[in-house]
Amino acid sequence: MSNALQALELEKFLPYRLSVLAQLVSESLHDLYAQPFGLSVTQWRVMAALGRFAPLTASDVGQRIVMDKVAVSRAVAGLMKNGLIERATDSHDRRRASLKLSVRGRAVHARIVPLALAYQERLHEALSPDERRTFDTLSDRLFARAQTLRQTG
Amino acid sequence: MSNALQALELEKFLPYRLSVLAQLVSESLHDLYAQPFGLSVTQWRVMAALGRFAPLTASDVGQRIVMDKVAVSRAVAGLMKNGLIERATDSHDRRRASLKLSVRGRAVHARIVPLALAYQERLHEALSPDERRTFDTLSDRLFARAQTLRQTG
DNA sequence: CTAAATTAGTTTCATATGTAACTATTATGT
DNA sequence: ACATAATAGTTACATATGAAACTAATTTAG
Repeated sequence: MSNALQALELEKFLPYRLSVLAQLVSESLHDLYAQPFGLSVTQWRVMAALGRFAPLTASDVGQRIVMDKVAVSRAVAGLMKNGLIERATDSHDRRRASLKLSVRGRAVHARIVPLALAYQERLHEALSPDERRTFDTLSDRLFARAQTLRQTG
Repeated sequence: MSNALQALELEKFLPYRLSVLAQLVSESLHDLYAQPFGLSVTQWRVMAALGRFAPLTASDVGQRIVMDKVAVSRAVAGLMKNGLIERATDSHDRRRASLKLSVRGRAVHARIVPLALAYQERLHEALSPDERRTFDTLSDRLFARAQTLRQTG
């Protein structure tokens, strides 16, 4: 018959754990390309999407990288200003514009990708190949579950 | 002898995956207490820390929940304004002030904790008990590795 | 004892982000 | 054909966040 408060052990609480881990990793990665290339996380993600799938419209980019259209618009504006991407209005639908990396953008992209992969590799050293696959599988399941919960309430 | 660009498959890239998952989960959880109680994520974390360990100084809180002192200061200011916590200056060191939940704060805390745990439980339904333990172990290892990489460069 | 260095916490400024309103263009219903 | 709705993207406003400067109190070195 205790009246003690039920407490939340944050360090064992999954949402908190995910948040802290993701933030640490994201900041570490950001350090690799922020100063040398003057890119924000969102800008780099847009470049990564264009590096693989260009040409894409801003909406396409948003869908690929789970980013809302305002964030994409701002990242694109910044990348245009720095000459890293090119924009061409679609002649059939002048609301749309297809985006792709510029020559300079491709050069920057080509230098960042190995840095990003190398960082991932060093991070992965904490896990065996089997464990990496397990982690990916489980995080996929958590993600799918979180999406389901979001929709159904 | 291909000259194709090396591309980054974002959806398989660990930092990106962690970021997207953590953000979805964090937003979902936030929805549970944001509107009803008018709390931000940082404010709720401070309350959770105080709910378990009070009294704590602002610095103590920051260490417990991996939050820098500016963020703690702002969360504390907001919580004070809403009467959810109480502050008492330490008489031996007047730079410090110990913080604890107020009566209202304890009531709010007592209502949010079950919501948070229930959300975690529904999320965990994606995994078996064994898998939960595995995921926790692997994410701990990743976290430790990320910290090491941060320090050593 | 006193000047310099540390520490706790706050404020400021610049930048980032989310929501909603807005512009321009295209699609739809009658 | 034309009014209405929908879509692509931008802008505006309010709030959040990070880095650095700052205040006040305490500790340390000489």
